[in-house]
Amino acid sequence: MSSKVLQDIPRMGGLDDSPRGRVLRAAAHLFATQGYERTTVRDLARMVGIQSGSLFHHFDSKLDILSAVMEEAIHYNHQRMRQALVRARDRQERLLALVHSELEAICGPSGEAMKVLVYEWESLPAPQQQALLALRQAYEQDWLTVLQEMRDAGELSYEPFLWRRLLAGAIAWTHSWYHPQGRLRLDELAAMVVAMARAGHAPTAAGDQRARIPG
Amino acid sequence: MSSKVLQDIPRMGGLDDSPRGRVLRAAAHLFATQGYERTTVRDLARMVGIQSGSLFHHFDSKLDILSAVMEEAIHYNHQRMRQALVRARDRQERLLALVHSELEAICGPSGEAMKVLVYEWESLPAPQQQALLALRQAYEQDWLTVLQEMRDAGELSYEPFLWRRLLAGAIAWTHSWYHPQGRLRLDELAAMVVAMARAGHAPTAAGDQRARIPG
Amino acid sequence: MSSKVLQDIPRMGGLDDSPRGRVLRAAAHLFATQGYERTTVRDLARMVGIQSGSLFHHFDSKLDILSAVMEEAIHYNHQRMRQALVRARDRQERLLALVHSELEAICGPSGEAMKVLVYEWESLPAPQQQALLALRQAYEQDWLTVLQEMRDAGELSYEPFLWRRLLAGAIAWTHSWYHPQGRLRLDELAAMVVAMARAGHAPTAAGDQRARIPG
Amino acid sequence: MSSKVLQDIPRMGGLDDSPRGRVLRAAAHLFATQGYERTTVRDLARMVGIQSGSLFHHFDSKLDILSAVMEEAIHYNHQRMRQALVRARDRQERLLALVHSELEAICGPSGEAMKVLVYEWESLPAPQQQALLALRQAYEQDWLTVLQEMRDAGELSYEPFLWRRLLAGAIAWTHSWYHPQGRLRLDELAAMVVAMARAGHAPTAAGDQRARIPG
DNA sequence: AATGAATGAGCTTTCATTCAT
DNA sequence: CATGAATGAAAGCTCATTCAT
Repeated sequence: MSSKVLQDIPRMGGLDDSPRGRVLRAAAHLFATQGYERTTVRDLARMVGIQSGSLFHHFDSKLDILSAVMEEAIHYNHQRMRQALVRARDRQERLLALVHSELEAICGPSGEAMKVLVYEWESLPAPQQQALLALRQAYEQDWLTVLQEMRDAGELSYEPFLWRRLLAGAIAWTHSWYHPQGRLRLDELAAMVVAMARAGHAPTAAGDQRARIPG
Repeated sequence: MSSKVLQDIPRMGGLDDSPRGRVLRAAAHLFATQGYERTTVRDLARMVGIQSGSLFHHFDSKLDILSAVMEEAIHYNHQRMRQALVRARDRQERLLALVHSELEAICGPSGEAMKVLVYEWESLPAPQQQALLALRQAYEQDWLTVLQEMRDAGELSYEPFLWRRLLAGAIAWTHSWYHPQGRLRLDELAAMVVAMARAGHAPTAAGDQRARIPG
Repeated sequence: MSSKVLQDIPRMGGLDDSPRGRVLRAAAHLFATQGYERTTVRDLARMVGIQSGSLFHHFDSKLDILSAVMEEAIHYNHQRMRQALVRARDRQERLLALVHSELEAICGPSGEAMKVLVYEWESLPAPQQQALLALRQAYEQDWLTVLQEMRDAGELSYEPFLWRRLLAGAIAWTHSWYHPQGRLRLDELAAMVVAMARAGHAPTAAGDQRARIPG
Repeated sequence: MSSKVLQDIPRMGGLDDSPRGRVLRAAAHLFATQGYERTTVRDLARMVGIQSGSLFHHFDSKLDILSAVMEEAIHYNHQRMRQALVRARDRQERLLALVHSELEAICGPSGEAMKVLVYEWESLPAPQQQALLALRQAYEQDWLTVLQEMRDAGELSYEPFLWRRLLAGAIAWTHSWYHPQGRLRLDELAAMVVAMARAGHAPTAAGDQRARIPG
């Protein structure tokens, strides 16, 4: 189906040229472009350059591969986000660090793995979901901490949790339209999202409108 | 698997109790909760209360059912959005109308069909995608018109197309966390999104930060 | 592998020409001659004259087919044995009825199914074993009743349960050497087994030998 | 699956602690409890404490291991039987020696290997069967010699070959119900079988019954 | 229209065996 | 001798679709 070869796939940090790393890179690509269910283990093996039976020396099952792709995506990007956070010197920089890290996660080399994380979440059986949820929540906690700082400083009138969900959607959705090689640079995109994030301090105007919802 | 019965599924307007309507409602529910690939035509037939072979008297193929679910979702919600738009009297009300309509599309009775539209888009072969794209673009055009009005009025410094994409993501993502029976009312959520939408008039501050992206 | 066709396989009573009956007859033959594990569902389907996928309209799994073969074997033969028992007028005739019925079960048309019952018992998962064990025990009870009668009449000095096990082995083993078309008639064979069965009244001689076991 | 370790498996004489002996002991146990087909070479290697690839330094194939288990079973038990035979001083003692030896073969340390010999015989391809058949026939000849002596002495009215088959079945079947630690001692069991064996001198009574087979 | 048995291609997974190290 | 990654054929099973009734 896809005629892409493994060499062309962006190499998310941490995935080396070991068989395991090669499988995970190919899986992220195929699961993201064709979906988990429509990707056969033969597709995957062909892209890696091995026989389908050999996949099962490295992973217990196809689901195990999916789970590993997701775990790598979270680990890698949480680590990168933390590094960016510690470099930031004030609230404003921390917000930008979060936004920029997450955009890079989605639009950069780990983008396909992140798409898999979002789109194939329900392909995972509940037990594996639980294991990954712990990692996802640790990641989200770093966001909530910064938004809570903003709230404490009077820069955010809404619940940090709710505000984060809206921002998460805006950022996640970029996978469907943002092209790294296009005219819009990633830092410009980050600036737009930061502008959105900083718009949470005017609840009164919104409140006024409540009475006027048409329909 | 799912013990839900067809009666419990919210009835998106336009889908009557004809066999066709019953199939589409069941399909929206099953495709949204289990995914298109993991839903078998037997699952679908069982929920409708017929035999699997009988589905093919109403639809040519399983893909045809998917396509119809998506088309209904777009049609129904575009129609509702237009009705809200004509009731709105000024720019501000039109923006609210768009936001509120789209939130209702995603969090209301058509929510499952909308989730299918987003999550199973790549399950559609290119030809059917093309047919639906025309409908989606007509829908998007109404958004772009209002955002362009804002831009013309100096209320938006960014490209309407880009700004719309960010808002679309924020709104679409609500399917994963907003509960209609929760404490947050839909009009309050709409107010938050409108606040985001109106934050596009301050590019300078964001521009300042460009030089300071960490990493 | 086997070039036998379904028509050549003896038709155990109760298995008609329905798809289910045809599958069970073919399965009894293949499982008995090749073993359960070495028989593929494709082998089975080929002998029945259908596609392998079609097997699964009639049975949930290959194990389900094995289980059904065994259950038919027990049911059919228990029924035949009961009919023979009620025709018998005294103890001696009852013993002969049991022996002759069981020999017919093993050397007659149900012989292959009986061989499967013995040889593939451990292929069944414990839950299905339990279900069949209830049937087997009802069958064994009829044997024990007659042997207990003999014991009460002073014709058997050993525990009926133990004596039955020895006789069961002698009878079951005939599947490996008795040929219905050979010189030995089944009633002659039955007479030999009955002679064995009636040899249980001389424990003293055996007791004498106990002290003289060599080695 | 099985948590038994190699040390717990009874050590049939002749199988030392060489790699070959260890493999054969583990194989007898696994083939007897799980069946040949359901036992993987990995199962076997794990129990022996080596890697699966290493098995093939000692045996050409999995079938070769099966064949060796069977050959050891016959050799070992034929040898033991011969030793018991030479110690026996008359016809009656020789019969007891045969019965007792065979019961020990089946209920003693070589029991699992004997079960494999019976239950997995059809797993062997014809050529290997032929090789083993020569050994089995030599073993059987010793039985037939003693039974022929009995016949010559007027103690057996039936064909020795047929009588032996019935006795063989009674003895072989003990593997399924006799527990060495139970209340029944092996010499008591042997006495019961000898009683059966000596019941072959009264064909007239059995002959009388021939006319009365019900059904 | 509705049925439901049948199809047959295709799926994930298993596993004895090989072989470079 | 031992390892263990790799092979590749074959296994049981699934499922959208067809079609005679």
